[in-house]
Amino acid sequence: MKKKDTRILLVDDEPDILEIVGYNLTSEGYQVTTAENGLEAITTAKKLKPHLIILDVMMPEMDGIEACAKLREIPDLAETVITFLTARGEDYSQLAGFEAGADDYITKPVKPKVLLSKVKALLRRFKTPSEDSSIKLGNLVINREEYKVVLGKEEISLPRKEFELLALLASKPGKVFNREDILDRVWGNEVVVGGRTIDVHIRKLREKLGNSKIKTIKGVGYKFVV
Amino acid sequence: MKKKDTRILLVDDEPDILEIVGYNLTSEGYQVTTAENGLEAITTAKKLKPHLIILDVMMPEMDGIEACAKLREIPDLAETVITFLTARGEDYSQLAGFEAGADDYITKPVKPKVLLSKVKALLRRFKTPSEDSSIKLGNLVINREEYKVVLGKEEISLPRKEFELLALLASKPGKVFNREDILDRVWGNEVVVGGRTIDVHIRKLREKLGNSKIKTIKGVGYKFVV
DNA sequence: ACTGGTGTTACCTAATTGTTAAGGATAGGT
DNA sequence: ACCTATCCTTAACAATTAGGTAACACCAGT
Repeated sequence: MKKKDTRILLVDDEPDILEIVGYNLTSEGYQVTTAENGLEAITTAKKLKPHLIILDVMMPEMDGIEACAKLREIPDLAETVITFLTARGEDYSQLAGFEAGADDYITKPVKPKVLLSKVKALLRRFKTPSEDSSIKLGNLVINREEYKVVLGKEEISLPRKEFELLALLASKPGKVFNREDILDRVWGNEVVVGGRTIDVHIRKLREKLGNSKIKTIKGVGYKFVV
Repeated sequence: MKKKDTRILLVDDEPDILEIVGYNLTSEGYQVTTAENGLEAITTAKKLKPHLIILDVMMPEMDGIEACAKLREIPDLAETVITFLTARGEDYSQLAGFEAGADDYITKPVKPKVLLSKVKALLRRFKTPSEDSSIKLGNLVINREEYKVVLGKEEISLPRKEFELLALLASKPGKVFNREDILDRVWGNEVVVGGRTIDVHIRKLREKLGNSKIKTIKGVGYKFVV
């Protein structure tokens, strides 16, 4: 999942913390929503269905532990990762936290680097482990997890861009992808490359897969055919 | 054996830990006895003859390592499973622990779910005479319990990091692990090491295993191949 | 034949990975 | 407490490869 599609709910009663942590996460590209106490956190979480909730332990209204327990009872949030913010020294709040269903904790004061790497790690660790990542199309098998392509009985190893390009086209056989789409999704929407770049990669793919697999629709784009 | 007939001795100097871990185990149906230091643990163990001993590493009077060594000398406890509680990060306490005769270790902070499943696994594993948790891949056998690797008929001893790295890659042969993942899972997600560190370890592994086992996917990561 | 879009080729550069050696850190033994 | 062997990490440099570009050829429709 891309960062910009990752929703994080940040809960703390200190505006300062909200701002600084929120800033860090936002500037990394995450979608950050904030709440100032446990109650607010719960109502917001129900609507937002965040992927990650960062929860301060010490809060008025409803503390983090209690909020966590309640959050864990919401079916929609079963997949959500919850982590606490605890001041160093509140040692055993950690234990109580895990008891309440938290997945990790972060100690204050928060160092941006640690925070970000922890957030990244959490999101990755708890990401759904079982995505069947292989696509089968006729005599062609594309396996993203192993980063390999099998054509008939032959195993073909593709460089990164070629692999991504093929994976994109093959993700919806028959559909025509225009150049803009392709650039967005393989190169990323900030990269600017010359006009012939896609063609070159298409050519390399055809060279390796045989040139019946990818068809050009002039003036429109390319499509994968079976 | 039924749970209610399974005796667990829990040793830690922190009453909080005793209480929370004890609570978890008790409510699962185990018979839990507690002790607050190594000396007490030994005298209690002699009488109780527990099936499992959970031992904190850091304790006054007699630390976990020492206590473990002494416990191992008691004939009546030959069948007893001993596991350590260690804070994450006390890296080598693990090794020292195994040296002293421990069967496993659990890292603090303890998540109830992890604890229970680990306890269950330990009791199961050691009841039936040592079914090992080793991975076999072609002519390569990786045995985490004994921390050793056998290639063909030759036994190879790998240092810690190399072993962990190999174990990770081999845990899902074919799957490509990117550098970030590897760093997270072998080095821990807060450790920062230079950019060439992984390569160097990969190189050492290739040197020892032959360089057909580990394949580089440039721009993506490494994978183990059979 | 002209034109706009696409195919092809060879080459260049930047990014990534491989290699080696050296120094600090650690564990284990004496 | 000291010594030694081993392990981990780093730094500097080499090797490799992917990705991009430019220049030009091609091809269909007008």
